[in-house]
Amino acid sequence: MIKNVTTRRTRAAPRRDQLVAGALALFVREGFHGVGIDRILAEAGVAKMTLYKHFRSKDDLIVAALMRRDSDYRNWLMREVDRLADGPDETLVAYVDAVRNWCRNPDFNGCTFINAAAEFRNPDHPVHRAAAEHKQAVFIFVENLAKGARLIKPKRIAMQVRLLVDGATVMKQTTGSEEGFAVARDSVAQLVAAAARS
Amino acid sequence: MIKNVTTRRTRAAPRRDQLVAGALALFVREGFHGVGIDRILAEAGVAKMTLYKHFRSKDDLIVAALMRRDSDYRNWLMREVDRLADGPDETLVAYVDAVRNWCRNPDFNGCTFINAAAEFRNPDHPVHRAAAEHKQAVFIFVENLAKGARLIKPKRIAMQVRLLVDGATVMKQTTGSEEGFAVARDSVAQLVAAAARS
DNA sequence: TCTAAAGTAGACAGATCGGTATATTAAATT
DNA sequence: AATTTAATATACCGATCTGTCTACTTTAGA
Repeated sequence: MIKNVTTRRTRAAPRRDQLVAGALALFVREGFHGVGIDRILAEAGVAKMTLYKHFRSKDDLIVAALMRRDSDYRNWLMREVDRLADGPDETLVAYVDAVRNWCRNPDFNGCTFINAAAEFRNPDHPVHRAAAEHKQAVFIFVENLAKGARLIKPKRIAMQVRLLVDGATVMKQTTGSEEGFAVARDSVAQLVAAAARS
Repeated sequence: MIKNVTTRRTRAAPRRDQLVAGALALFVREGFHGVGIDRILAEAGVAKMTLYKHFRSKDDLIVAALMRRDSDYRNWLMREVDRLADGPDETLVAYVDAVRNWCRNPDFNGCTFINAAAEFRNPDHPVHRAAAEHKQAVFIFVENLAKGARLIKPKRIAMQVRLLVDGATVMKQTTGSEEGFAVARDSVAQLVAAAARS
């Protein structure tokens, strides 16, 4: 492996990142219970003991993978909304468009966090909690978009938008149809157009 | 075990029903991969060979359990909407209310079919397909409610209602919050009130 | 009452699961 | 160059997984 000054890190552990990245890719594709530790190790090209030196258990690794997913996704989302919207009035529709494009990816496998909550149903389980925290963070992001557009009742608008988008995501995952996103986009545009502004 | 004339059936296989019912209860509670065959057999009080005489594999049993769930749920839903709505104009709101009450059940564990699609991500898998068929059937049910209310663009209204309800269901499952249902209910009521009629 | 079907119990197979122990090698620090 | 740290390969553990096989018992119908 070529040592590169720009990618060298002083305090971080590169193997750990490898592990999390490889695990995340597999979890997204095939689920959390559906992929075993040995497959993760093969995917990441890392020894088993390295895993258990960085994580206490597979569940810990899953939580780390979800935290990375949350970070990657929300950063991508912020940039994408910024890119697609021409001004603060268009950000909510841009949000729907961003997620719609995201779901059009051929290797889309549903919202990873909805899937995580489905596989780990106990609300007290760390994995389930990580999923809940992600959903909450996305909600706040959307709420801030509504506030940025100076809509009154931004929380309510944000909730409507989130429900429509998650509903469309679930429809896309279960039935494969993208009609949900078309309707969600129109509905959000109407909501924004009809909403009073401060 | 007491033999009861009223529960005796001539052509059906009672053990099979026992099996499906017990398996379904466990699947709903703890997921499909999360519960093994031995636990199902213990729950249903049935021998292992009986299972494999009625089903070729665990996946087959899962599909049978989902079909039963689909039937039970949609029958319950029809009766409940009928019970809650005073007329055809109120059926869509009654639908939201019915699902809201359903989700308030303390042992609510998310939509079983969303969970199934999450655990079996391959769209060609029989379990995933069963989930897709259920979602489609529910959509048609809601679409017929919209038609019964003589709303124009019933398909579009039905889609909006379905997105809101599935979104609220997901929010309830992941974060535990019921705010989604409150907003969904209001939104559906507004949609119906604002919609033109034929 | 006799027979054929259905169900039971339990052992067993082969695979995979998450996780641990050990002994060796590579890499980084001083 | 010496030492300490990190990562490696590999064998292994007990548990659990789905599914099969056999031998015995119950049940139902003619």
